This record gives sequence, C-alpha cells and structure tokens, in this order.
Amino acid sequence: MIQPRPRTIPEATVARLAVYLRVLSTLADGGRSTVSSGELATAAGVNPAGLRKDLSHLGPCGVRGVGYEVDTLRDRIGRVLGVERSRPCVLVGIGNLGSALADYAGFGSRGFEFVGLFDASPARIGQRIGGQAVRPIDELEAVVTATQASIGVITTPGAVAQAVCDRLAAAGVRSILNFAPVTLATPDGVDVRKVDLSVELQVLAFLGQQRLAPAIGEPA
Amino acid sequence: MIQPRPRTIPEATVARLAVYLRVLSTLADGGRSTVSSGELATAAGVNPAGLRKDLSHLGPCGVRGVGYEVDTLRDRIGRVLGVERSRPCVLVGIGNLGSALADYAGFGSRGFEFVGLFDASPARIGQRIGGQAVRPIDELEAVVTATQASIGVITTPGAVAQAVCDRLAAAGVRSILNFAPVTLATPDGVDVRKVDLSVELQVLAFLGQQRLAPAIGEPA
DNA sequence: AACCGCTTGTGAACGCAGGAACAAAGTCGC
DNA sequence: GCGACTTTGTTCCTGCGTTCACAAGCGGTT
Repeated sequence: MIQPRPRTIPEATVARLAVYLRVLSTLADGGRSTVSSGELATAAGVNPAGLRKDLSHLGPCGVRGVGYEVDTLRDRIGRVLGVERSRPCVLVGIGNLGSALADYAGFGSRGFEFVGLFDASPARIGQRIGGQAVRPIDELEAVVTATQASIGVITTPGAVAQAVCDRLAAAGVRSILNFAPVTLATPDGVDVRKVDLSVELQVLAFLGQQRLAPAIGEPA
Repeated sequence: MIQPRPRTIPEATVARLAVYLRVLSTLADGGRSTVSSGELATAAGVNPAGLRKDLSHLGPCGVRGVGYEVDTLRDRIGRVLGVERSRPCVLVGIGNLGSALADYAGFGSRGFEFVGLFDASPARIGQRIGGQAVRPIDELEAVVTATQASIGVITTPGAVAQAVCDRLAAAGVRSILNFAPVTLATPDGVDVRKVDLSVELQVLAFLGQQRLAPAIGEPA
C-alpha cells in the first residue's frame, strides 16, 4: 500500500546500475552466488558506500553480514532497467560507425534490437549487415510506426543529423542516441544522449597536458 | 607577475570547451565575425551564464556590449585544449568499431593522428585501413616508444581489454579511451575515459519508460 | 560630450552527487 | 543460548557544478 520507493532514480545512478548488471552477469557465469558491496564496487570501479546507496534505490536487497545474492540482485536490477522486454531501435546512417553498431552483438543480449537500418546513399541500400538489409531513408517513418520503435541512433554526418533527428521525433521516437558531432535540438519529451568521440579524446589530451603543467607553473 | 588564472579547469568545462570550439569553427566557416554568449549557448545547447563562466577560465576574451570575436575565441580555446600540436594515438582491436574509428577523418582535423593500429588476429594483420597497415599486437610497445604516443584507444573484446590496458600503461601511454564493456584498473597517473554504448542505450530506455511511469504511479 | 542600450564577467545561492562515519541486523563460533 | 564479527542501509557532511541576478564596461547615438 505504501509507496516509500521514490520514482525518481538519479541518472548517474541508472548508468552505474547498468554497469553493476554487467559485472553481476560475469559473476553469475563464474558460479558465484553472493557478493559483498566492497567486491562489487571494486569490480565496477566505484566507492562501496556509493554502490550501496545506488542499490538502496531498489529497496533492501542484501543480507546484512553476508552480502548480496548474485542472481537475485541481477534480476532486480534488470527489472528496474527494463531489460526483460526487447526494445526496438532504428539506426540511421550506415557508414563505418553505423555498420559497426548494427553488427555489434552486445546490444541484442541486453534487450536492444535493431528493427531498421537506414541510409540515404543508393550505394548502401540493400547491403546486408548483421542479417538485415539497409533500407532507403524514405521508409523511416513507416518502419518506426509499424515497429513502434522508441529509440533512434544517429550515425550520419553532422550536416544532416538535425534533419534526421526531426524526422525521428516527428515519427514518434522519444529517445535518441546521437553520434554526429552536432548539438541536436529536440521538442520537449524527447531525450537525447550524445556520444562525441572527438570530445572524449580532447578531454583526455587536455588532462594529459595538464598533468605536466603544475610542475612548471609552480616554481615555489 | 600575478597568476590570477587558476591552472585547474573543471573537467566538465573542458568537455564543453571542445563543443564550443566546434561551433566556433562552423561559425567561422559561415563568415561570422562576432557572436554573443546567448547565441553560442543556444548552438551548444547550454545555459548562457554557464558558457560565460566556462570562458572566464581563459581570462577576459569578449567585448562588453558586442560579444566574442569568433576567430580570436576559437584560437584561444584551441590553444588551451592543445589542438595546435598533433597528438599521436594508438588503436588496439581492429574489429568493426576499431576500423570505423581508424577510418574516421574527424580525428585528424582535430589534432589526433593514429600512428599504430594493432590486432591479435593474424587474419587482420596487414590489412590497410585509413591508409595504414594493421600491425601485430607484439609490436605495440616498440611503436609506443618510437612514436611517444600518449593516447591509447581500446576497441578489443572485453576479455582482453585489461591485458591490453596494462601493456599500454607499462609502455608509457598515460591516457586511455576504453570502448570495451569492462571497467579498467590502472596505476596512478593514467587517465581512463570509458564509452559504453550499451549503458547509453540502457539509460535512454530507462528514461523513456520512467517518462510514462508517473502517470500510472500517481493516481491522485 | 553625455546618455542609453547591450553584453560580458563575477559574486552569491541553490541543488546534487560523492564520501565518510555510524547504527541496525544477521550469521558464525563457542 | 549468547557473544562477537561482518556487512548492509542510512545519515550527515563536504565539495562541486549549475543557475540566477547584478554591477562594470563598451559602442552607438544625439
């Protein structure tokens, strides 16, 4: 009757839950039945206290003095993240990166299924990738409607990414993963996550050069 | 004489500076000479005040009442991020994703150059990608030493990622970009950034399902 | 030359995530 | 059956990042 579990789980926690889920799967494959928060935290690269706090969002799911049951915890996290049901995704832009993603087996095992691969180039249409044929971009709306795809992945050149994004949003896609090097504008109710590989490299480069700087800048 | 500029720029700010840099390049190509913080912020998808605070880490570089000079600001950010000098990178794991990255032209224009592509599979060795031949993994240490590569990119299967990471760190690589779905352990002084595509999708999926939940969970 | 509008740069408050410390609770040994 | 140990779940606190709001400064105009 009571609803003590707040509906809102911080986004940072959700991201870590996905990591825990993967570690737990590895442990389960290894035959482990229980884990302590300390061990899980080490494997996931986080602080033990933070891990327990993350897990507390799911309600009590450990045994004091023992730890967490691997199978139970894995199922619980999986249920919260919604891994049990397969989610249809569409992928637009079948270049090198798009092909790699379409062919990546890791998505299927985590509940994501590509139900449509689209490209504008006639040269790529009909090509088979990951057991699926590339379709012309014109069929995008029809496929989204027919499959009720809720997630769209954009791996097009930056110049057309916004146009693709607009079409996806208009067709009913509400979550977009953007690999194109542009910032997308979307209507309310549509989530965008951006993966920018150049930015990642530049941050790394800056941190690397900054690591040497203090020795020079601080003569005292 | 004074050193009012603190050497430490927040990591979140560095990531946004890279985004601003790209927007500024686009504006410069379009012939624009000045921009206001509001316009830049809109294009970058951030808050105008936050953008100004980010830029304040570089010292005063705008003109009140007018805005920022596009070329000047672009050069300034580029200098802080260290874009002017090319940075040698090595890439380990030439599968679909690795091939896509090796072939991506966007890196070269931003100061990153792959000086070595490595794989363990004999079938891939010698294959030419992006004008470069794939080398056997045994040559990793020699190439890192010879080229002074400071950045390593890991696109191997998860099972061997830690071993590759150890070898990179031992060879002197101090910045690692990890695409493998595992959490890497590294010695102090080595930075790791992780890009986990499955986690991104799972966060999107969770946000999407959470968007519908409140309407059900709150009957009042 | 003085005024006015516009934009930057900065100071302060708010909210959130992360980390450390502590109490509750369950198990193992005697 | 009882005590001590281990580990969870929670609470407090500190620090960072973000946002709002205002004063300072520059250009254009009269």
